Amino acid sequence: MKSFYITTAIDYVNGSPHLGHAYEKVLTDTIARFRRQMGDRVHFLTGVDEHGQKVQASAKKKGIAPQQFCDEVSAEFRALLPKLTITNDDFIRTTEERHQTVVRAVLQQLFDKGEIYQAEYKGFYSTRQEQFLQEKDRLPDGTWPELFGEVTEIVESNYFFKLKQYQEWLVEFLTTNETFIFPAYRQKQVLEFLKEPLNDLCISRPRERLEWGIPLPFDAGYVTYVWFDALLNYYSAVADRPEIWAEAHHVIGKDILVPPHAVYWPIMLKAAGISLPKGIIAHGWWMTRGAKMSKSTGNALNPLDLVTEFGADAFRYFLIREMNVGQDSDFTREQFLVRYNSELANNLGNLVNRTLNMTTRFAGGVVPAAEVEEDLEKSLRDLWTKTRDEFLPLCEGYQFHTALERAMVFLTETNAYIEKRAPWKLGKSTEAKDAALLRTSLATMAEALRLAVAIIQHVTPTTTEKINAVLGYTPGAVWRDELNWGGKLTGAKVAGALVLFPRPAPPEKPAAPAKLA
RNA sequence: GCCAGAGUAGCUCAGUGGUAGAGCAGAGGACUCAUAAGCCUUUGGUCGACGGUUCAAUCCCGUCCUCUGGCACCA
Repeated sequence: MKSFYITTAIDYVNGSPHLGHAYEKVLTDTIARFRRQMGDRVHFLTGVDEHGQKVQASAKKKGIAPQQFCDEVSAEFRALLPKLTITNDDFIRTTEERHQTVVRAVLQQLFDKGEIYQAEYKGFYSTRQEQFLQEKDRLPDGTWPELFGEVTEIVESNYFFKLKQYQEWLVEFLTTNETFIFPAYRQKQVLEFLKEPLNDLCISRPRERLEWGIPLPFDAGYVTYVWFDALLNYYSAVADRPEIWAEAHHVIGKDILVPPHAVYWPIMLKAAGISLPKGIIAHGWWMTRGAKMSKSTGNALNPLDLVTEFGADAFRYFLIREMNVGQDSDFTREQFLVRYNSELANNLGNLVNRTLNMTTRFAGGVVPAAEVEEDLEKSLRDLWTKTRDEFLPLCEGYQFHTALERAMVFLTETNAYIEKRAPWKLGKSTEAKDAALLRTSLATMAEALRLAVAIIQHVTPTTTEKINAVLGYTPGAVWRDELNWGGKLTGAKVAGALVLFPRPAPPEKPAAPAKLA
């Protein structure tokens, strides 16, 4: 059995979970579930980044210890996972000993090999903001903005990682591994970026300025600065299981692709003699009318409320159906409702209900065997074969939105098949031939439904489970064997009516506008 | 500024060297198993602008306009 290791980026605990976090979890979970179904032995890691200046400052502001602050916020992130039916196998926190041990070991090893050196940095420092400033921070007249307070030029000693000397190697690597980064145009951007010379990477902060971090193993006067701490989580979580690490894939937001994941990370691993991940998937952002969604921009809509209102599956379905992985998409309640109503409620939900009703009414609630195959049955069956054959490669290429669209086409055609067969008319006939057609039509619609929900299972796991339950069906252990058209439901006792995706109450009509004076 | 990508029906997008398609939304109809759902039919577009190549361009080339993304080292 092939291993497949997949990670999300770790979330920084200086803030609460929002749609971006939720999307990344759902996307990664969709991939993880799909790979499991395909027979891989999946290991799925997510977690939180708990060190750094901002966490230290936030804790101080609340008057609590940094660890306590991390415990509280991490719990929030952790609580998000079951709400979204995320099937992670592990959850890592960068404050955990298992992580710190690996970070120290890697740093020590690189230090011993001469990959890390100490040097001085001279720059303009803001004591109020506790950070060095850049030339671009200056106002046009050369002074510093008020928020930085007093700015002085100081010299500070730090440790640096020899990033620059691996630049050529990285270019060579990316040139020969064209599918390392998905989507492909992101990989081109990285190569563009690498046309400019790299500088070495500062990896430390003096203890006086930053306490809350992993002390450098070779100099207790410093702590590890962000990247050598955060990025290593992917490795530290499975450091003792090389067969898992060998199949690593990282799902990240496009904002942390260049330079951290596409440049620092491969070079860090190369220098440490650790094998590289198999791939990096950089997804886009959810926008609201063209603006990035985040709390700071004050978008009032909280998309996570939709999980409470419509359930995790509907939310997951929308995210995966609407977003072309890598690109940005708009998120609006209106758009969500369009997908929910037309695809989940009307197309799928209603098909479930009418199938259950007709089976109950015309066959005593037991799915009959198909007895004949005429053109109508054959073309639906052919469409299924085509749908399935296209679906799997689409998912393997992360084209989940298109894959779901194909599933919808199949459901639409199943609804059309029912209209053409019109079992309610066959039920009134006394002809033996019509009775056979009736049984065939009931068997056909049930089988089509079973197949359709099997194929979208990685996106809507709970819905698939519920529909299998009302169909009186227990799927076999091997998912791919479930995708063959056959009489698997023959004899199954179905449940009565079930409304899976109730139509939401129509929005309140806004009161007639007051007459303008 | 430089480098990518995109501009196609109201909306979201697909597509091809021979004068354009889907889904949703809109309109009409027949039906009734069903969540006022489903099915059938149907109204919408000088395919960003201007040139060029070609018998022929939305699709190839050039220029321009607009939009999006990337352009590090933030110690």
